[in-house]
Amino acid sequence: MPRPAFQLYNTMTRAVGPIVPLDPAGKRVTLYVCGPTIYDYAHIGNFRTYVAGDLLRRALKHFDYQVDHVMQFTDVDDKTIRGSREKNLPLREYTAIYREAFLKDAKELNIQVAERTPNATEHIPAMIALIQKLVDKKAAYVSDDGSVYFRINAFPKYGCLCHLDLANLMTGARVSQDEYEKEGVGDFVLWKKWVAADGDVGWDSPWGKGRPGWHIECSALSMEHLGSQIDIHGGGTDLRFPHHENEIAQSEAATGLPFVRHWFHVEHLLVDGQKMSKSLRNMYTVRDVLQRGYSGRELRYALLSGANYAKNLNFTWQGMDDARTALARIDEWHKRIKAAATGATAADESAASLNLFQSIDEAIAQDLNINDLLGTLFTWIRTSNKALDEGTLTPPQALAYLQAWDRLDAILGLGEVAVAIPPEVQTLIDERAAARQAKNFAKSDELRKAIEALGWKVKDTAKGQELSKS
RNA sequence: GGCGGGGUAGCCAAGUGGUAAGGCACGGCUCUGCAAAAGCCGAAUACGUGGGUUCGAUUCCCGCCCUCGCCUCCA
Repeated sequence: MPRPAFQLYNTMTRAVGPIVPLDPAGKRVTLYVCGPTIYDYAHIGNFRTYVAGDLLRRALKHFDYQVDHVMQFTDVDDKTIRGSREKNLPLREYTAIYREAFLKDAKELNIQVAERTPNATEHIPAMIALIQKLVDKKAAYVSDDGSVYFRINAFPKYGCLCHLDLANLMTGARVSQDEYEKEGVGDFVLWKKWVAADGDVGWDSPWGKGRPGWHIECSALSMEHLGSQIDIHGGGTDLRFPHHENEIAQSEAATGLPFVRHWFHVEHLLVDGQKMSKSLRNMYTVRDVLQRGYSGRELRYALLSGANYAKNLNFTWQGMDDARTALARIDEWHKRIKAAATGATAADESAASLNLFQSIDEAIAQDLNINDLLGTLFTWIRTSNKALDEGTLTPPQALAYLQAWDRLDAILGLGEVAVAIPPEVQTLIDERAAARQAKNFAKSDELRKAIEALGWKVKDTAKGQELSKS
């Protein structure tokens, strides 16, 4: 039976459609996801986007694509400059702190880091070259203040991604009143002229000392690393406008080629039904979540399963508890099925024909339908647990489930992380085993308490004691 | 004003032109020195609303209500 084609919603066309790679061999897929501005710790809303991007990346690999994935770090902008000045650190040192923090948090969430994660400031010459090209083509102009702007009138398709009718924009909404140096209100900055507040941050350019605008970064980095055209470009939904719209304009005005084939946007995370904001005190970082005693994989599960990537996801602590319980159920099953598969040399074909693999393919091929996938998983769990209870599951059948799980988890990224048992806990466990052997239950209970005090939970099963981190 | 996303049991959430996955919570049972956990089973009179099309609509069409976004800082 042929595998289904991987289909993904495309914001540009507003339809779910297959990924058709530019690669003539149809193997390599180029993926660019707009990365964070590293001026502070990223919050869980940011990470929802990156977890979704990771899901996409893993799904592509599941369908045997060779993924070439780039994510930039924005390490120069108003906020990074302000932060570094406040902390009295050179910009590079200041942003390095948050770059590392991001990577650490991403690891906590089992996010596969992109093949390349350039910092924007490592590619200033590419940005200058791109801007020069736009100036040469009269798609950009130098304003009276010495900054360079993109002229959106030079790009008739402007608004195509967001389906905006420029004549219909809400008048006066958030258009700054004082930007009279621009020809049109929609024109956006490509190169920002140095000002005193920038301190020692600045690069020489044909238009004098300054720094790149935000939008040009992604175009320049995408083109430099992946070529003039790419397959998939993604990010948070808020980037659709103006960021991605501007990327299209400046990229296509420069190259004359369609910039991106498939646009992938991730909806926002809400907390307790509300937008995250500092004033509501509901803005959590990954660290905050870990500090509350949850694990990265519990957060990953909550971010993946809370809603399809294209819908708002409401983060709650109740949701984290639900995630914890559901994950524990998966873990229990995994242990059981693994034990049951011991000794099997080959998976049972008839068990495999329960369409285990096919149901994985079908769910994920349909616009990353993660909840359908989880529904399938929990149905396997119930079915195989029942067979285990009844003693009717053979080792080769168990192996079939185990193999299906491995394949599934390559997408979910939820595999249990083995935790080393500290020696002092191991000592108590050994003592307890002896006490239990001697039917000294008073001592056994005492030792259980001692183990709990060290942060571990012990439970008694038919096969002896089982430890888990509490 | 323009454009778009939602409204499915107590909570979260898939999905389909033929009366609806899954998770959490809940109840029963099994297991168990106790505890905890786990497993199995179960219940739920769940598709915002008014029309229309249809043999049949939660699903398609029209209207309405509610809700959340975006419309030049933002994942």
